[in-house]
Amino acid sequence: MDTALELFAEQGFDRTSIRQIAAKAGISLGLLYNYYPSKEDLLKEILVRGRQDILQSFEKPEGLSPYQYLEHHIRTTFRLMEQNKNFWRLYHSLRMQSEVLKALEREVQAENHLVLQLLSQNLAEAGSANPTIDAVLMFATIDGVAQHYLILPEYPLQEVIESYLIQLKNHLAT
Amino acid sequence: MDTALELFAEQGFDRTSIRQIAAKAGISLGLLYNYYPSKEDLLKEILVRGRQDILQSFEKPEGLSPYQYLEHHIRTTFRLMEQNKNFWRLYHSLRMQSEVLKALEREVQAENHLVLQLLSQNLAEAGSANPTIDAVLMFATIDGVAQHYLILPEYPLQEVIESYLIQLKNHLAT
Amino acid sequence: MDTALELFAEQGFDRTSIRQIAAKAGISLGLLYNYYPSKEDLLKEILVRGRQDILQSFEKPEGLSPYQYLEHHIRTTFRLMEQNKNFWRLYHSLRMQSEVLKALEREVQAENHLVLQLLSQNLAEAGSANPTIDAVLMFATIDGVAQHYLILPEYPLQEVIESYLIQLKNHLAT
Amino acid sequence: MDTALELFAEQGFDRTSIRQIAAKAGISLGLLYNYYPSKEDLLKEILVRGRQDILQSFEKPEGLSPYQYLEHHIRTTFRLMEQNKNFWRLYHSLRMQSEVLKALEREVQAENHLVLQLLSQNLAEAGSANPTIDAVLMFATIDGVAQHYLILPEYPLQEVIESYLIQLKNHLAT
DNA sequence: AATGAATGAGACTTCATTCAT
DNA sequence: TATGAATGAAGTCTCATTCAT
Repeated sequence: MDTALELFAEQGFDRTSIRQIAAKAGISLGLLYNYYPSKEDLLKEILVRGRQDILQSFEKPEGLSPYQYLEHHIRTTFRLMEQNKNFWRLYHSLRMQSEVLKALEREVQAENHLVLQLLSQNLAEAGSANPTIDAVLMFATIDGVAQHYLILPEYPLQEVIESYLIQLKNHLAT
Repeated sequence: MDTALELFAEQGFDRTSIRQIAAKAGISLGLLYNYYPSKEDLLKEILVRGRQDILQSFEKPEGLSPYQYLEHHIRTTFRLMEQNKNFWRLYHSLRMQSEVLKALEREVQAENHLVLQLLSQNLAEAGSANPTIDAVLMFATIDGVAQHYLILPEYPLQEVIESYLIQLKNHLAT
Repeated sequence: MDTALELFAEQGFDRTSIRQIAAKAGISLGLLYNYYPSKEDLLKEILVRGRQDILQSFEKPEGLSPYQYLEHHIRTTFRLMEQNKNFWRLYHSLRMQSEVLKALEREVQAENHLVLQLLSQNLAEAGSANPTIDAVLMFATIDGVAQHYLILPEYPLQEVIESYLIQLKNHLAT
Repeated sequence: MDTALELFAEQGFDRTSIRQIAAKAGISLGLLYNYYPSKEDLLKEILVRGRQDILQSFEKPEGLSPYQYLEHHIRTTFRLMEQNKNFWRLYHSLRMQSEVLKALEREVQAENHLVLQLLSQNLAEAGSANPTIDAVLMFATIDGVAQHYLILPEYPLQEVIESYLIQLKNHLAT
């Protein structure tokens, strides 16, 4: 499964053959099929497992101000992503092709909705004049930074995060 | 070529067969090969053609202040994207799979570099304290919004843009 | 037609496309088909034309002794072959594949029969103890030398011919 | 592999489809590709295997006179050829098309060189006045007889061989 | 007489999947 | 649990041939 994730992330789902996965994992084709009934199922399990991280980024430690919670969410998101880069690479590569991801469409939508709600609520509490749109924008910013970080070598992730947090704080203070 | 773009954007490059393209375009399989020597060449031509738009978003009308130029760039970028949604969907879907896009790697890198330069220079002139990182962040934000716009139905693009421009103006004013 | 012969000889009949022939001949595909109804027909006409040479090698000048006639035949055969190497290369490349040559099978057999008759008769007159088998052997020798000459660069054709004629004379003198 | 040889020999390499081979061999198309990575590889393996026989024809039993060794070589050559007619048919059909055989070009050249050396050396020892050219001629004769034998039905191979050996002995005695 | 765009059958090859062992 | 030989559908691409102009 880890091997599969690695190959899917590097080469893309369609360009990776089951045979390649089995070979790299050091097991036989047949054994792979004992574990996963099909290539799509394998993908699905990878996706399901990978997305469990997301829930973690929602956890709210006690005693945080709205802004602090937003900061916490952002930092957590990127920390988890750093630990699982290949998964996120795969996820982003599948995102545009509705068909492959369709199996998880509902979950993805639910999670997106949850993220937006979380963001907008905290933005509202933190004083945003237009929390809904601000949340949408914030989500997009996080996503955009994430994607650039995953694609580009030597991306100055930490600095970008810090810079963004400063902007955010200023924005909310206005 | 338009048909191919449409199908590639919807289903992904690998999941779209040459036969499908020919059928949808209403021509025969063989004729397609009269125009494009291979499937990869077809993709390449689509990409080359599509990316020509980018240059437009760099044009600088006379007499704009730095901030106005940034605003102009952002608005132009999204306007062009709205006119060519399928291309950008395709582009983003290929982005994570280095191999397919490798043919254009150099051009892409050059363009990215140019965008960053353009942004950072204008940010500097507009008063940003940290124009390099601000540019990286801005680029990511634009990209993130673009991607959400391309994926999600009924995305409030205009409102997000306006909101972002306001934030930007505030940030620069600080 | 000359272009086709050249390409067929170099690359083989099956590995040469009609398009290639038309391109190299500087005419259009359609025009080629105005002249020859199909690729096989083109081949057939090439073969028919090329084999007309053979008849020349049968001509018997007046006043030659049997040995002299054999010598004349051999020299004529190789002289004609030198003038038409590509044809003979093509011919030999098709020889093993019964299907392609089937159209001319009858003519080929007739000619072979004629050659053998000519050789055996003159060998008999020249004193051969076993003219039939000697003719078969002689035919094979001529063919073998021809083929090596056509394949190998810098083949010492003249010396081989002279050497063979000496052997032949000795053989008949025994 | 035997099936492929048979079909290649009968119809030619280019006119034989992989599907046909698989069907005749009673296996599936895919399985063929488990054994041989491509059609050309299949051909190559056939050629390599087939040409191993040649080495046998070089073996020199003890205590043979130069003439006897030549006789032995000729008889061995034809005996091996009778056991492997299809291979030799295939080989001769490919001979004129340099491209296909290019993979083995070096080996073929080396073998030809070896044969010529062997022949000329023994011819010299057996008293030939011009062993180099005699060897070239002898090689061509063997090849010519071989080819006629492979092409023509009911070829009187044994008688031709005997007749040739007699001529050879006479020639050397002169 | 001349063109070349158009066609579609068929070639080689890959690959997810099955199943006897 | 583990193997990998076996299958055949489907993919990309080539090519002889046709036909409107």
